[in-house]
Amino acid sequence: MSSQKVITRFAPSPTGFLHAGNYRTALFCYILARQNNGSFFVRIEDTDKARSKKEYAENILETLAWMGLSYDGEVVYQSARTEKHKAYLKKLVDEGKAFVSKETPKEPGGRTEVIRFKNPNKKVTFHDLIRGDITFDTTELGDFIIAKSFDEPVFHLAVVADDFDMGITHVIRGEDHISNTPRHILIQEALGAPTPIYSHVPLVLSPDRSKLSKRKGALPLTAYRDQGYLPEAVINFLALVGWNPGTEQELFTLEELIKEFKMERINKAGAIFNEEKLQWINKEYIKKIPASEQTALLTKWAPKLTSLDATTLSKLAPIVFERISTLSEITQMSESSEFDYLLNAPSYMPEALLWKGKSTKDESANHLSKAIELLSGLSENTFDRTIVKETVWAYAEGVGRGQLLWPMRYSLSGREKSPDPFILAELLGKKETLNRLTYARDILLKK
RNA sequence: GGCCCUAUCGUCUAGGGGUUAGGACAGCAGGUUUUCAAUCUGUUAACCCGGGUUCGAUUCCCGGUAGGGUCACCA
Repeated sequence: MSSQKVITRFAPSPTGFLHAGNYRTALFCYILARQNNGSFFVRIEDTDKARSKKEYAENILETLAWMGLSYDGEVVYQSARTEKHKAYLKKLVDEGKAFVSKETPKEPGGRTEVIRFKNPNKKVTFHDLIRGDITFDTTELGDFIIAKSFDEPVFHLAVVADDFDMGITHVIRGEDHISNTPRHILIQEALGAPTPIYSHVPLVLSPDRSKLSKRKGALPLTAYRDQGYLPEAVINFLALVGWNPGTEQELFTLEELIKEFKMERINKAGAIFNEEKLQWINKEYIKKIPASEQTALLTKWAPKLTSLDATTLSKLAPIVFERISTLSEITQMSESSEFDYLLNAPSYMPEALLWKGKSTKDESANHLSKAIELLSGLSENTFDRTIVKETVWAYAEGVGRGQLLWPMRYSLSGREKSPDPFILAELLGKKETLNRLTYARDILLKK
C-alpha cells in the first residue's frame, strides 16, 4: 500500500439512470480509497442544466447507499461551484491561455461567443495504471471549447478544476474518457494543477458488444434491487467483470475485495454483462441469508404468507430459499399459487392422485389408507419429516415408492411440483395431514 | 474516415516461450430423487490471421483483420 494519501471520486452526471458499468467504476474508486485509508468523494456533475434531473441524482445516491458504498464528506454538486470555475476561466483568459471567441453558431440556440482553450499543439503522454503509456498529439483537438460563458463551464474545465480543488489523486473512469484525458492534462498544465494518476477501466458491454446503454437494455441498479438481487451479490459480480485476483476464488465480501483488489490486475478488454452469472452469484448469497432473517423476507416478498404462524413460516423459509436465485421469485411463486396448499386445503381431480396413471383408484386409496393408519399412531409433538419418513418408508418401498409417495404428496399439496411429502406433512402438522390424506382417499373411493 | 484502445471455450476469465491450455457461469450426460428444487459426478467447447525472433510460439515483435471507444456550445 502506498503511504501517499489516496483521494478518489465518483463523478457521474445526473442526465439519466446509471447502469452497472458506472457503478463498477464507483466500486473501484471506493475500494482503492478504502484499501489505502484514503478518501472517496462523490461529485454530481450537473453543469448541463438542460439535461440534469434531480431524480437521477437522487437515484445515484440511493444506489450508492444500497450498495453500501459510503463516501466521505458531503456530496459535491458541480453546479454550486460556478464561481470557482469562473475564477479559473478568468485566470486562463487573463494569462492568455484561453480566449473569448466569436462564433457563428453551428446549431440553433448556439452562442455567438464561447471560451476556447489556446491549444499549445503538442504531444501529451500519460501513464494509465491499466494500459501503460498512452500518447496523443493534441494538435488535432484545435482550440477546444472549455466554457459556453464565464458562468457556464463545459465538462473539461469543470472536471479539472474540481479534481484540483478536491485534491483528487486517482481518477478512475470508463475507457470512453481516454480521449478526453489529453485535454484535461493540457488544462491542468495551464492551471498549474497536478495531473492525477489515471486508470481507464474497460467498458461493460451489452450482449452485442457495444457500450452498455439504456437503449441496449441496461437497467439502473435499483431495478436489480427491486428484482431481489442482494447488494453483496451485485458488488461481487461487478468486481468480477474485468477483474480477478488470479486465484480461483469467485465469492468475495466487500472487505475481501478491499484486501485483494489490485488496480493493475484489471483487464484491458471490455466485458459483456453476463446476467446468468449474476444470478448464480445472487443465489450463492441468498443461501447465506441467516434463518433469522429469512421469514421477514418471505412475508415481505409474499405478503399473503403473513397469515401463517411463525413456526410454519420458519419451516417454510429454508425450503423456499434453497430454490430461488432472486427474491422476486418468492413473489412469483406466491402469485402462481405455489404456497396456497399452506393456506387452504387443495382441490383437485381424483385422477391426479394416480402415480404416472399406472395405478388404479382402489390401489391408491389402499396405499393412502395404510399411510393414514401408520401416521395416526404418531404423536402430534414429534410429527416431523424424519419420523414421518421413517414411519411410511418401509411400506412405500414394499409397494413401490411412487405408488404411495406420489398420491401422498399430491394430496397434501394438490400440485404437480412441490416439496416432498415428508416436509409437507411436517409443515401441515399431524391433524391437517391426516385430514388431507383422508379426503384424498375418500374421493378416490367415491363412485 | 482520423486518433486511441482491445483480442484465450457461447460468456466471465487463469496462464504463459516447451502445459493434457486451468477455473467459473451456461450447456449436455449420468447418479441420487415420487415431482420440482437442491446436490454429487462426468463431459462438450478456446489461444483471430500472416510474417518475423527462436531449437520451439498461444505467449515476444511487426503487419493485417475484427471489435470497441472517441472525434459536441453532453458528461
